[in-house]
Amino acid sequence: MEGLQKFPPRPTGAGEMFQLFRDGTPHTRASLVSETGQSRSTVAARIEALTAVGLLAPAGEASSTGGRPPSTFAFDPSNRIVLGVDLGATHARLAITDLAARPLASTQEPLAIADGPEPVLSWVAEAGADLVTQAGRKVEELAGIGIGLPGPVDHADGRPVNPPIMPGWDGTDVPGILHRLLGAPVVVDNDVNVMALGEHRTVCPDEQDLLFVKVATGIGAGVVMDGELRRGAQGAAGDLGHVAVSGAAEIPCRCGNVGCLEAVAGGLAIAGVLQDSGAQIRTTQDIVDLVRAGDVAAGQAVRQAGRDIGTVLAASVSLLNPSRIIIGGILAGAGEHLVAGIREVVYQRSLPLATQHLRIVTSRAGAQAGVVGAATLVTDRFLAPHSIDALITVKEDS
Amino acid sequence: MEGLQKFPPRPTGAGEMFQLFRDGTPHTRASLVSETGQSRSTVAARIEALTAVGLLAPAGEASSTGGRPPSTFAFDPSNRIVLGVDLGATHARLAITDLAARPLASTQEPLAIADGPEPVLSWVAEAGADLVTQAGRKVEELAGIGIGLPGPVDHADGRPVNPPIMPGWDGTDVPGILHRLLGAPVVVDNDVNVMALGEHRTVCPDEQDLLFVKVATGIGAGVVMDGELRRGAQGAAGDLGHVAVSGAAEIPCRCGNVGCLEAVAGGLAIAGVLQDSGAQIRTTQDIVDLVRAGDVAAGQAVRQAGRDIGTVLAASVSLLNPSRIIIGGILAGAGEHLVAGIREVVYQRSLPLATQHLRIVTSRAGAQAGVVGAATLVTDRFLAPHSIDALITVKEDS
DNA sequence: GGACTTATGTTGTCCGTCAAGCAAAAGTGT
DNA sequence: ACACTTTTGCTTGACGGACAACATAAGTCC
Repeated sequence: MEGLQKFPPRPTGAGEMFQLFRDGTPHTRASLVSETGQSRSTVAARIEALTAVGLLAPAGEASSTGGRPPSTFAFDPSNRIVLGVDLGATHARLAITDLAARPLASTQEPLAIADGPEPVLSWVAEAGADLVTQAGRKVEELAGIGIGLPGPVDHADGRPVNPPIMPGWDGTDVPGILHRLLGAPVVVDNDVNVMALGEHRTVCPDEQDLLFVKVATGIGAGVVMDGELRRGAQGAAGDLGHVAVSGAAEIPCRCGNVGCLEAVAGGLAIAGVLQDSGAQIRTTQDIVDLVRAGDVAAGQAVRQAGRDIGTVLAASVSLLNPSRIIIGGILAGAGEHLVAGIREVVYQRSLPLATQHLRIVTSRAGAQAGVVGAATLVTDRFLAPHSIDALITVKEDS
Repeated sequence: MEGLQKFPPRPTGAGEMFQLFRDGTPHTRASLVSETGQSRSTVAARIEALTAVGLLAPAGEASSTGGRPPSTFAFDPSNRIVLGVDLGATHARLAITDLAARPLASTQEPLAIADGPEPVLSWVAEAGADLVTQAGRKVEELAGIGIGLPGPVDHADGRPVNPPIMPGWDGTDVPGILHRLLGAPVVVDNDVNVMALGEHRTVCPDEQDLLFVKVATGIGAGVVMDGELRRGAQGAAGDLGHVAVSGAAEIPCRCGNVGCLEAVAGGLAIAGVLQDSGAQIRTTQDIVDLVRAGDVAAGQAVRQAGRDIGTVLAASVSLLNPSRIIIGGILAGAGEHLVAGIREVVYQRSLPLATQHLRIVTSRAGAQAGVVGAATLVTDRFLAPHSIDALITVKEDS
């Protein structure tokens, strides 16, 4: 970029100025003047407007540096609420969060997504409304509803596309239905994307390129590059479960192909291995419990699954060069066995340049990653510059 | 997105309005009014400003629709020129292009990049200056210089990082050196990224997610997602050459690992196979010549290489869900054998959702992709909204 | 040829932003 | 107690960008 013209920070609208507060850091009027390059009067007006709509709040006084101590302002995320929904094959998690996507109340219930869109979404709306009152808030305060579904979703219109484990959902207008039931804007995405987003924003917002891998009954990934979720042409990016694994050419997969990663290292595959050696396993969670109880065979099986996943992730590392890989999903709860197997192969199979700054870690948001990510889908839109500008304009008009 | 507030097309600066002209389509003042939502006087002022700096030019009158015929304006890319440079291990290609990255003059010479940065860049500067005059232009007209290097590059500062085949280049301030020699802004990137960009912008600018694969002595890829090049955390994204291929565990690779794609399907590997059967092969180009001459063994070897590449690309398709894969590099010139092998495996090994709209094609820009892409690096910056706004402001001040 | 339609040129007004100035508030240092 | 510094509130006039309204140019259609 040598010799390319550098541009001064361009004058920002109220919405863009607000972005400086998104990370929660407080600012003073004076600091904003130098940060945005705008005049004092303008900054004061912006702060007043943002405070009037409840997005900013006074945050006390900072210490003096030899003169009058400046009063500080900070993002006030309590003004509106968000409903985050994480739907799995057999469960539903809901959370009410503030505008910073921090949970205020949450719940979780068994729910068969195979029941079809109408009953499931009705239940979600009802449970969501209950949760809102339980958090001591009102439905009218909802800034939006974010929802993660266990299958491919066309993010642009929020409709599932050929979802394998969601019979009856293909092409359903999920946003339309939920919007009619709860009256708030609705954003839909794939559940793994949603978890990736949640983990990214809450745990490591400064990493620009990361891969979130969900390991459970199925295996999938969310791709974040240059700080944004990347969904691919049909919204199917990150579908690692059906990549071929070397040395497994004969193992059939439920997708109809053979040798898929999911058929080798997914929850069902591990369960199969352990059952052959006599253990009683019904769900993927049972595997985690066994490992946690110190079962050696289970630990070894999970570690081997990690190695198999590692071969696919090594290729992904070469392709995407992420700075972090986050392992989530139920099986990530099985201690370090899974990650150890993954690390083993990835660090062996990747080029030094790609791995020297690569960290492979387990999810920290854990079970909350889904609902938090779903809420983040909403806050990202609600707090976008043009959205805030519109909010202010409307407020002024009334 | 159902229920989310829709925003009117926000008022755009002259730079943003200009983006409507980037694809070469002419517009009338009246059409711009409806497209941008701005008033006639504003649009007229913008057009006048853009015409004054030479970025727009009158493009005659359109036919009347019942009233006064509108005068049209179109992007005039002839006002400034760009130098695009594509450096390979043993060759250099240069082209002077206009601001639409269309070549005006080009040249190509053998050049050993291993000679080190000083002699190579000096030669590039000299040859570049010659080419400028040969195109009947002046060095002062250069809007910038784009350059692709055969190795990992930190795109932000333009320095190569641990390039394996560029001894002496590690950490070299390429932009600084070239800027001093030619006085124009310099943008540097990896050669495969540059080719991907060139192919994207010239052949299929509407595809938002694509993968460009260069198959030659080495194998690499450029990743375009959501319409932009994605370079990864260290700028090493797309390094497919050293992904492990199943069933090749014993084959050693120059990178020190075993079973790498490049060691199985790269130019040297194919040459090895053919030499075992008695053919005389010195360069990767010789393989292409053999295939073109109808040599059956060579065709089979290339097709098998395609299959091996296909296994890696199948995984990439699952991960990125691109809408197009473009095969470039010297070996792409070997007719359809290579692509046939790739298609064979990719369509077999990927999920229907990811492949139903996937097209796998050979590069159309061919040998020009590199220089065109390098020039595009520059035009993308030079024609960016804020850059144009700055240009207009400077012009007005003087 | 005249009515109508569409595109373009011109002018004055409105609004947002800024710089500058002044006064007051609330600290620090001597 | 006093001078000094920094922040804030408030007002003013200047400037420029964007717009609406009016006026003109240059076609088509009957």
